[in-house]
Amino acid sequence: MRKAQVGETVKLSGWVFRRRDHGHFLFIDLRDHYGITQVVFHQERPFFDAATRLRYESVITITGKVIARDAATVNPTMATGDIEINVLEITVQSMAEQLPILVDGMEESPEDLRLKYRFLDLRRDKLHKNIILRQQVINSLRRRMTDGGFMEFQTPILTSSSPEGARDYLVPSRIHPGHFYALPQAPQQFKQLLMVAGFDRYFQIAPCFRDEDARADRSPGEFYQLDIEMSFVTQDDVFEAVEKVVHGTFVEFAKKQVDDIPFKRITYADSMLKYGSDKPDLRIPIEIRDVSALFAESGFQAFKSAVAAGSVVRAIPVQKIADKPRSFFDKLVEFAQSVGSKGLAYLVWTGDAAAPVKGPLAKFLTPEQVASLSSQCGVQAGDAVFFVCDKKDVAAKIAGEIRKKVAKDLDLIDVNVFKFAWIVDFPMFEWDEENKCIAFSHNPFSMPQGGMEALLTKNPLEINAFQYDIVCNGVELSSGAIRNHVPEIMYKAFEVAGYGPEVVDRKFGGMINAFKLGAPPHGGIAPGVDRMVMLLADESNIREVIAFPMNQKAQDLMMGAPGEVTDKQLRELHINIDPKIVAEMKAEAAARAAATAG
RNA sequence: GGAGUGGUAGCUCAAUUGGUUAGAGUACUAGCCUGUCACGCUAGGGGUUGCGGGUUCAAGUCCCGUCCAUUCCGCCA
Repeated sequence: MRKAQVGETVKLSGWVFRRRDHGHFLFIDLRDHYGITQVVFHQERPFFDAATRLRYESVITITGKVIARDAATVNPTMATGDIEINVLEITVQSMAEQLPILVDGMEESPEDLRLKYRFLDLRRDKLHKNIILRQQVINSLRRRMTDGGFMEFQTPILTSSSPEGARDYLVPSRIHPGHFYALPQAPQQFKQLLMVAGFDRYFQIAPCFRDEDARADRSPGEFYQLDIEMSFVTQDDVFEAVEKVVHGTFVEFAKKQVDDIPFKRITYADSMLKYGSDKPDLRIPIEIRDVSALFAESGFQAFKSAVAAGSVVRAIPVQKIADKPRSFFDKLVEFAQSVGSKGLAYLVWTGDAAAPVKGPLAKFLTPEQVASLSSQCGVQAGDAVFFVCDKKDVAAKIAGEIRKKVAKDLDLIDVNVFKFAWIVDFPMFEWDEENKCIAFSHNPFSMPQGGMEALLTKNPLEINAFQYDIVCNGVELSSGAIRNHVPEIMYKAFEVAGYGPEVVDRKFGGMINAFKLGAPPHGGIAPGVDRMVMLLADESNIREVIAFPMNQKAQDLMMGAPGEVTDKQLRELHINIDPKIVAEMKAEAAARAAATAG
């Protein structure tokens, strides 16, 4: 609706967004998917009284004349602010009751209410725009993939449970008592089988189902991946293809500066050392250092003996914080302890020639050691360095947490950029402390670097995989790999992880058989669509870019899922629910009803 | 499963050290207002302070338990 239409008689439908009742006339801001238009009711119309009683969010259809507003009454903040509509006829399509949440909200409502009345929440401008953005991003991804020569496929939603990975969502079979389908955690095996079938460029906007607990960037139940697989490619080929799509999409929609391609590549080992994480936030201008060697020689007994026993010391240099009050440092020590550190030592560079550093550690270090720290950490007067000492992986993690915490508290994060990186060379295996054995650290289908020879000759814990992640602003966007398509290497890799060939045949029979009948080398990746949209919409919570998300406890409060089913349905599925469980469920339901009633 | 934070009117919040009848904005209802645009003005209705127990002359406030929400850890090949 614009100035060009002045004089026309138009019909407009929408929701009553705002109301301004002046007695002799009434303004209503009518909102639809496309925007807001001011409509005017005059007292002499027969429907005037009824119009004044329209509650917010009622749905009406009006017919009226488009009128140019006087210069004095133009509203420059509205796209339609030049005009208004003089209402001649009105139909009330739907009168709204009092609203549980406000649609015209600067105010945030409690999330459980927003989820229960999601259709109202989705009327709010911000969420409405997020969902539109989501659709545009998906469209753009799809177009870029198709233009890049990829074919879109559908793969089954009802499939078999896979032994590795997250918990499955199971669906009982009616025809086969005691047997279950599983919803796919990802179309992993199907896309690999499509490569074996000779389709060499696969993609799918694929729903993935994992029964795991939620996080701010992890919606429980289902999420979507831009699932990609390619045949006859190297890791670099995959990077090139994916970078083009991800970079192009981010440049198209981002309001921030996007890293140029090719994206930076960081080895897993380097990332753990410098950033204390395998999904580093590269916006933070702090790099962690290893100073174990220096403390092995120092007079600080606690660190010295720990290093002798195999621990490491990690240094976190922070610039220009010498003037922070003592409480700042105390709070950081407290934070370190809350994330599992035994303590947090630190040194502050004073700029005083006689006593260049102060802090709990100062008296244990020689001037030479202090000088060495200065150069290793790149610090000068006014800066400080924090020290964490623990076993390698623990120290890395704690140092990483402190790096993030300091950056947040000191406001060191540039919020106007998207910093991308590939994390490469993930270890193929890791030591499983709980079960005291060697286990796959990521995907068992990844090709070990060095192939069969590496598996036969190297320490398994030193073998890397052709396994990679793409990370943006500290968010893991996706993970992928060049796959292991050689049956002998597959059997060997599983053997290293403690599984005999019969396990491979039983659990992955479909795929291993396929690999015995002519399989191309192949690899792929699967960037998380929800997370990309979350970053592009500048939201810190993934539920803000999902139309109908579940809550943290994996419930759909609007639809009432999960819910009970009838005894007949259970009988058909050969499911017997333990009476004890039923009693517990009923008690819980009663408690919940009591709580809700109150 | 564990830790932190929170729960007061439909919604957003306030209520001093434990002390009068738990207040305000908004929404809702009624009335007034000829140009507003988050219109304005007047009045009214609306509360098991999440639930249960305890301490006290007195509890929204303190203590214990419990439920709910959220964030984080565990988990997420």
